[in-house]
Amino acid sequence: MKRKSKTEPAFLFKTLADPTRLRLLNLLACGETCVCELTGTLRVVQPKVSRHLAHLKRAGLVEARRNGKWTHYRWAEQADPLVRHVLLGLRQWMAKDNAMNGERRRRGEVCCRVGRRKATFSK
Amino acid sequence: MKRKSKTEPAFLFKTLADPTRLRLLNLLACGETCVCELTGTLRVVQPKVSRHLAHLKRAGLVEARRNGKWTHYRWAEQADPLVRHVLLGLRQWMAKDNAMNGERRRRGEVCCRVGRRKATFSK
DNA sequence: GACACATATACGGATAAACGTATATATTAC
DNA sequence: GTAATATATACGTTTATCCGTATATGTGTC
Repeated sequence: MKRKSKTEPAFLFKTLADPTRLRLLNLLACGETCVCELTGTLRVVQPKVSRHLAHLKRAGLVEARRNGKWTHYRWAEQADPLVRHVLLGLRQWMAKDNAMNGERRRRGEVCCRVGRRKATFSK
Repeated sequence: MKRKSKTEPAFLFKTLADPTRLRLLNLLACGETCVCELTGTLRVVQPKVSRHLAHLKRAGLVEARRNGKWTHYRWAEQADPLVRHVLLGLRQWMAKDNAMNGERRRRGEVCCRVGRRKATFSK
């Protein structure tokens, strides 16, 4: 009985082997973010963002929370030591990388954050 | 001028995203090893081993040394902090993983190590 | 109900990865 | 030189990944 499980490191690394997914993780590293903000900040088409978010979610790296029309994604807590270790290293690298920091700065001027009343956030 | 360089994390992770390459790194973690020993231990065809070793070498994760008919591979020293960090985590995971330890134990009964005089090692 | 908006998924095509087999290269022994 | 061995590469095929576009789903508003 062979197991090709998600706990295999190769699977983790495959998930991290895409620049767009790393950019998403970088933005999410600052806190929970909705899809439209991610899409606006990365300047890529929305289906692409959703697809990569779904991939990250399947791999257990992020979690989603629905709030009205919006879905907010965030980093998931990790139990596995290797995953924790790798993600920690990644987080530290992101904090220093120029391109990643640039994208963090660009955020927050888009979508559901601007031109809306606070009351728009339901529940 | 866009750089798709080897220093990008996505490239590192892509290299690590293959089970065979992880198995090779696992065996090499115990020290320098020749291709025939790797081939015999992993029980995969030799071209497959050579191809993956070439990939690891291109990514800068291993180095090769020729000794007579044999080529010996070993882990390369790493300058980049992220690479060092990830490989350290991987090394620790390998030291604990059952399958990886099993393969480490299986080695050493193959190829240029057995049925040969010491003198066969040239230079 | 109809409509607008946010997000997810389905589909088809392009590109890249990994594979097995065959072959080339390099080294040593004779 | 030939033969044998160790390793690397080339070739064609299969499989996986990524993409853009189109469409479906879910939610709030009227």
